[in-house]
Amino acid sequence: MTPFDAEPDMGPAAPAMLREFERSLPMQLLKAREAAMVRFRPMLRAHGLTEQQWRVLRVLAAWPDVDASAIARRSLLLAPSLSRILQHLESTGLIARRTPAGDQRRAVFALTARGRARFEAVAPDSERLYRDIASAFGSERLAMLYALLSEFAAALEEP
Amino acid sequence: MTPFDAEPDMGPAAPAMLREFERSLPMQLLKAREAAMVRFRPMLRAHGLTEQQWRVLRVLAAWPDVDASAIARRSLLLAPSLSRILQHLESTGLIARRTPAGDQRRAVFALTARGRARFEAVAPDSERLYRDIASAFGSERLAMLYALLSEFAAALEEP
DNA sequence: GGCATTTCTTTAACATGTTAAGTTTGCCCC
DNA sequence: GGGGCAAACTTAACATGTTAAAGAAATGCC
Repeated sequence: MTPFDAEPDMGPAAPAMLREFERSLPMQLLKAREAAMVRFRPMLRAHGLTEQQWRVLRVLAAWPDVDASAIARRSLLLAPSLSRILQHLESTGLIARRTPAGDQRRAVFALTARGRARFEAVAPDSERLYRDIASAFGSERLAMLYALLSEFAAALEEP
Repeated sequence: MTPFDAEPDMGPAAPAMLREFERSLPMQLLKAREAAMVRFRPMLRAHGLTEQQWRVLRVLAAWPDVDASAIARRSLLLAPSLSRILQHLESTGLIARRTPAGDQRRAVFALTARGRARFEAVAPDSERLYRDIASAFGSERLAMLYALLSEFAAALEEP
């Protein structure tokens, strides 16, 4: 009985407050994201990765030799979480750390051969699941949703 | 330097894979949600609550005497997380636990007087922030986004 | 009535989220 | 050129996310 199952029945009550609560946008964003992620997590787990570890691998596959700040920004991970994840991925041999000459504060990372192999093993499964979602919801509506979400995030970043 | 700050510049590279990655819907859902939540978290923290604890209080304010399963479903919390949160809220005196006659497996919960007072102290601040968001993004677009998200979650729950 | 099954909740174990503080290194500027 | 400040990570501490399994109590079935 996960919290994300379909609603059986509301029972009695359901006062005016209900509408306020159920219409909460953060809740709806969470629910939508969860609806997508339940499909991805079992696949990633079968490859021995968490969702966040996969996000880091994707960043490193696209931008080799980036520093931790850039990884954090692009993977939407907070620095303390990323710090632990990078240590873990390094200890399992999927990524390599390097200290760039000229700035000893930084650490730059890149996929190892094993890391790239893992990325290439997961990517097709990930793309397949994404196509399933696009076909279940419709590519046009998906694009519309994506655009609205971008505008929403941009609109709230100003003040 | 949080990962949710505005993007300074992409640097060189940015191969074809970039578009795939940056267009990831789960990432965009996360980013949108985070854009909203950064406004709520400091306020909740000032009231001594986490985001998830506040979700539980809202459920109990709307539906008194619900069991843990119903709270989990309505607050979108997994059972193990909820179990810990309920223990915490009980220990701080905001909610009370009761075992219903007739089914000793269950636990039903309700706000205490302190819990209701806390709820009523937080609610106006929450509503104010939500109105700020609506005015920053536009009520019509907000309603459209909400509707699309609902349809998205519903479309993915079938198969 | 007894035994397997199912339901509701909790524990366990590990990974991440969140805020604050600590560490090291670069930079600035007087 | 030293003292102060900012930048880039890391640690620490506590809360939650995620999966698996355990626990106790109801239910079904023969």
